[in-house]
Amino acid sequence: MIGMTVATLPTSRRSASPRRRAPQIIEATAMVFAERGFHGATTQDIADVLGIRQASLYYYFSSKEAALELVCLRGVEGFFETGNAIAARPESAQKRLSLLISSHLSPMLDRGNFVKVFLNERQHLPAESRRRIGRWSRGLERIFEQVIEEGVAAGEFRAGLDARLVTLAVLGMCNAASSWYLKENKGVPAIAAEFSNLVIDGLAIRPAKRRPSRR
Amino acid sequence: MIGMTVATLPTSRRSASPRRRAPQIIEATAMVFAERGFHGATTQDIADVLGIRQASLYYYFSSKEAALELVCLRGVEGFFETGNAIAARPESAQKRLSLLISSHLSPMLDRGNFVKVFLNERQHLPAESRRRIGRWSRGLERIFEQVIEEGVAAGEFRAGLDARLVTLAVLGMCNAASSWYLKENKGVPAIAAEFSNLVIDGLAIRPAKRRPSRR
DNA sequence: GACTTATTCTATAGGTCGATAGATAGAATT
DNA sequence: AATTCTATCTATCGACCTATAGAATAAGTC
Repeated sequence: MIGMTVATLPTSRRSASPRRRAPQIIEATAMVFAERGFHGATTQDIADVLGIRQASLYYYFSSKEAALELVCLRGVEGFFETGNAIAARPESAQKRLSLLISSHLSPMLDRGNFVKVFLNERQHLPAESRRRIGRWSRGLERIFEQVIEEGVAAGEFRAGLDARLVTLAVLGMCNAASSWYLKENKGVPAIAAEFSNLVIDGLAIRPAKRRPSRR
Repeated sequence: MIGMTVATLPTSRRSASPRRRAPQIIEATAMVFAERGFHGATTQDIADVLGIRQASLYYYFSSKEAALELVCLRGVEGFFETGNAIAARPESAQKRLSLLISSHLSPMLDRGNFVKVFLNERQHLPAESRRRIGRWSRGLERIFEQVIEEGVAAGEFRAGLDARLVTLAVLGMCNAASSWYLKENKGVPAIAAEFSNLVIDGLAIRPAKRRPSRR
């Protein structure tokens, strides 16, 4: 039931062009980890998806934990950098927050399994890499937090709101998408738009729609 | 590093009053599962927390999976019922949604580990109980969805919003709390208030605060 | 004080899983 | 044609983990 995306690729012992196997191995690993969780998945499961023997995997990674680290790395890469770039733009906090939400959701499309594994399984990384990856996570949180605080300072956002809690709310909302975006039939742009509207304007009807002017 | 909450309770072989051990065993189980995940946790880990032998646990549950089911059950119980009760109240959709958010967050206080295990580990339940528990989950989603749709119909909420996406957003936001509410030093009421404000009114400043009148 | 019940113990079977070692065979390179 | 590289195989070891069987022990009850 697992091998539906990657499927048993090589029928004979040698078929794929050389030097092109590593990406497939990590892709299959991400898929299996995403589906069963790190400890719930066996290296045999991964090998089954690829149609090779369990021991052959160790040509590509030195341990199961190392494989998890590879997957997690591809799950976070880019988030921090693009987030930083967006936060530094000379636009309103509203606009930047919308962009942050959108860019946070977009990797679900092409790297959904990697993101999912990062979010759910990073706790099982060996201590060292967990700390390293955790630093990036906290960095991203701080980006959101700062944009929100700037929005308050600029008079765009409600005064008195708890920027930390709002950050956790927004990230929780976005990250949850990794667990349902495959089942629900919604495009990433539609999700991003709905989430932005929710966060910026809320559900309640506005007495008079007014574009906020920065002061 | 695990036994910090429950800690090694009985120093001698016999100490607790009889017929009172089962709640402690399931509590310890929830704690260990919450910390390491179902497959990452061993029955030995649970026994260590309780200060008993690994095999002794099987006096309380017939299998590790059965233990997971016990924990998950206590993780969901009440959610659906209280949700239904709130949705049926004769109040505005705004008020009911706020109450739903609040009641969804409150179990974090006393049953945080159970909720966390339910959210993260229910996928590892045997097929039958997973389906049964999944039904309750979907029921709760429908409650949120319906209140939101009623809010739109009543003119309280923006027309054209995607009630399904908003539901997933709100639940994702609330459920994420299970992973950080211990580290962050925020009370449940404060979280509920901030989340309600965010969902109902959004972050942006309102031109004129007006209590919505139902029509 | 004998009996019952709740709880924990010892000992171990049986299975699974990660990982290592060394062999093998096409493909690419020279 | 010889050599090197990439990728996979076979075979297996040792560790760990769940679960069972049956004995032992203490507390409460009659």
